[in-house]
Amino acid sequence: MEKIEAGEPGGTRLLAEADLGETKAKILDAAFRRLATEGYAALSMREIARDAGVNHALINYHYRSKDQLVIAVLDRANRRLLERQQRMYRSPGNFAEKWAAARRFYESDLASGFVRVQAELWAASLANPELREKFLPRLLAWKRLVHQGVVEALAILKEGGVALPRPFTAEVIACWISEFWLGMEFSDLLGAPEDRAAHKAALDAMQKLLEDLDARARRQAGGAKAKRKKA
Amino acid sequence: MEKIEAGEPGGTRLLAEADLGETKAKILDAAFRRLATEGYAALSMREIARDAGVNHALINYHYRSKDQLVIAVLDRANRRLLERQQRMYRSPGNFAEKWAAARRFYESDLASGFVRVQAELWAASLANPELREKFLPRLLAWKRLVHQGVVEALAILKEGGVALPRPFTAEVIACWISEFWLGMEFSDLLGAPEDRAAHKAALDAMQKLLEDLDARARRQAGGAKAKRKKA
DNA sequence: CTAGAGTTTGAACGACTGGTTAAACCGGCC
DNA sequence: GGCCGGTTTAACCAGTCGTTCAAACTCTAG
Repeated sequence: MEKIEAGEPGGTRLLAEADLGETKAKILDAAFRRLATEGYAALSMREIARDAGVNHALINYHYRSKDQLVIAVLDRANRRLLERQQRMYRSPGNFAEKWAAARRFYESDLASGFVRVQAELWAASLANPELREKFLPRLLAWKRLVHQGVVEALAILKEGGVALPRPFTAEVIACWISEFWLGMEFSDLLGAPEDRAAHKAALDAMQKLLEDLDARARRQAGGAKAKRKKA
Repeated sequence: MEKIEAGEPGGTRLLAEADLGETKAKILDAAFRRLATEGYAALSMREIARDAGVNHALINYHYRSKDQLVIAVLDRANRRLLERQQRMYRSPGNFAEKWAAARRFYESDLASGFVRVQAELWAASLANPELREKFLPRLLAWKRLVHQGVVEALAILKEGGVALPRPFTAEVIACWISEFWLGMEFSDLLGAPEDRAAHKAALDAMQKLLEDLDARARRQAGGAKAKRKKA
């Protein structure tokens, strides 16, 4: 019997992917694929096994149950998003550039089925408390990230003498943005062409807004430098 | 064999609910309830029948299959939303009042499980083309309604001499609003308390924005009247 | 009262579900 | 060689699934 991993035998390795074992990885990949194509409601262990080219009893050997397998898929998705988020956070770049980067990630995630898988996991979370318990924190962490970005943006505005009146707080604007993004994901999955076009325009508009903000930030930095020179 | 309804025997009756037959209605209600509590992935005809207090073979007699039953649930939801939309459209009231009414509907739909059912149907639509074919038009019609509201609001602003710069068109703003609302629904279903609070603040902010808009509209109307009196 | 359409019933069908088990297989170690 | 922990296999389990069907029932029109 394989030891049921508590922290992975590899220990402190950050990218736990590597010491997953070929079979476990194949199963996880296949589960992801089935989830992305057939959805959670039609998810079958035997079909996952077939897709992975593996005996279906192996799924119960490596993962303990169907639920645990789905949770493993979610865990991997969470790990992947966390890494990306950290990389993006550390990377330099102004607001407009980060927005553009987020858009590129989104396009690629949509094409790879990653967005679909997340949506299926979300749907499954509605009925499965254990899944929700893992899903929700990730969603909230992402929203906090958006909120933090908005706070920084408003700080720049304030420095320039512009202050948004109550009740338009950073929380409110961050909520608008993150829920918009979420709604866009769910809409795009249904795949109405008119929606896709509208989303592009909406994202472009936000891009423009952020470019203006970045220009203002540059002006302020330049002005501060000039002022310091003068003194 | 019951005739498979094409347009309902009652003919042009608008509220087709009445001539549904007691059994058919009980089944449909039960299906809705199971969808709202257990979700689409765990939807079972036998449990629906048990919930409806009816022999489970009757479901296949009255509706042709599980898929058709789910489609019937969606159809009824669509009918209900269409009626509400028409009633709201005809009703007078300024923007802020309409927004408040929409919020009240939303709260009630969330409590009744209607939002959950719509989300489950949405998830099912991802894998079931026939369902999507019925689901998507309703979503798009709702978005058009939002767009129309934004157009009217912007007209008031323009009359007051305020014009939003490109690229902030009515389409873009409508997209922001409708996708925000959608995202809010999906978030609320997961039920994080901090989210609910944030949504309230965000909705309140929009409320405030619309109240200001309505005040401006009243001022314009008053101004126009005064001008006419003067002449 | 009877004929017959429409409805309801219980039982059954075959397919498939997630999960288990014992036996076989494989590598390295003593 | 023999042993052994970890892995893979095929067969099997009990149960549920959606669907079908013939027989029983209900009600109304003739």
